[in-house]
Amino acid sequence: MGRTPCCERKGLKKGPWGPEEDEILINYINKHGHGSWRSLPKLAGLRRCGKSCRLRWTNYLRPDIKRGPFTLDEEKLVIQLHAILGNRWAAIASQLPGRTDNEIKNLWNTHLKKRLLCMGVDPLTHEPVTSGGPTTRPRSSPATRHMAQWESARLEAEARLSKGSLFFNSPPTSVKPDPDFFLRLWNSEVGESFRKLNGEAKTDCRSPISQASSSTKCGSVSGVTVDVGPIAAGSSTPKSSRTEDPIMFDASFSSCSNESEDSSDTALQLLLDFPINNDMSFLEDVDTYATPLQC
DNA sequence: AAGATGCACAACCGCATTGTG
DNA sequence: ACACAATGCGGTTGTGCATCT
Repeated sequence: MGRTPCCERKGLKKGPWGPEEDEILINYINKHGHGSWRSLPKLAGLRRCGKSCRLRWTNYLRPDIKRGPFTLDEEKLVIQLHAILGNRWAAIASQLPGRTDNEIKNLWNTHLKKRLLCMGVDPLTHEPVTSGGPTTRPRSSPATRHMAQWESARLEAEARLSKGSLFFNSPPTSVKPDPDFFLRLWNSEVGESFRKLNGEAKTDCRSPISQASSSTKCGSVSGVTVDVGPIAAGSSTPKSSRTEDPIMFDASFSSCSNESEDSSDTALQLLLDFPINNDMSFLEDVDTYATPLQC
């Protein structure tokens, strides 16, 4: 089907935004809200396409944007979330108040990816690089090993979810895992405890859920109400309704087959236990890993 | 001092998804 | 159910600045 372009190409300005354009856009949105992005440029008197306006607003002009370098905690969070969510930058960004998907994507591509490579971890798979990789640390360093365990847990959980989706009365064609599953998990009580990298969590890394469910199998998250409402105050952009409804894992989640229980239970255990002692000290070792040249 | 190179970040492009009539 | 518009998202590119040779 012939897809109409998002805007007429003729006469529309491209490239970097000027301060006066920014001002026009800010003033207009402050007065009227963005409404329809497509009609906004015309109404505001900008020679830009709506898409460009939306991008400029969401990535740069929004008042709740946090500018400046990422903190260590933010970087840790990005890495952990990336291990869970992969390149789903918008989902990752929704967990970091004031940060945009674009910003996080850039951070990953320019800093974190290289840093992981330097420590011998494949940034795509979060597994240790086995051969030929630029490794300066022993590959068996705790951080590396844990990364691998973590990724292993992720893959196992994903596989289980694929199986599990068959039990969700899904049509046979939609065996694809719910893409927001891990985000929901992250936003759940499980994720909450998981996020507590510092403070009291250090005394006992295992989450309350983990402790409470240590004797349960596979369905340890059954009945956990997962509130996936935006945690980040800064995520002003309304996400699609897919992630806004509270999810209750019903019993069907725990109805996976017995043979998958062992591995998936291990996976879940790893999920709940990572990161033991918050072992991402490599991030703090800025002097050692700041630049690829030092690998 | 000047050109080459690398890096960081903003912006664009095109596909996917969602909403609506 | 379908077509199409609108929007969201992730990959990629362009640009300006800093550093190197």
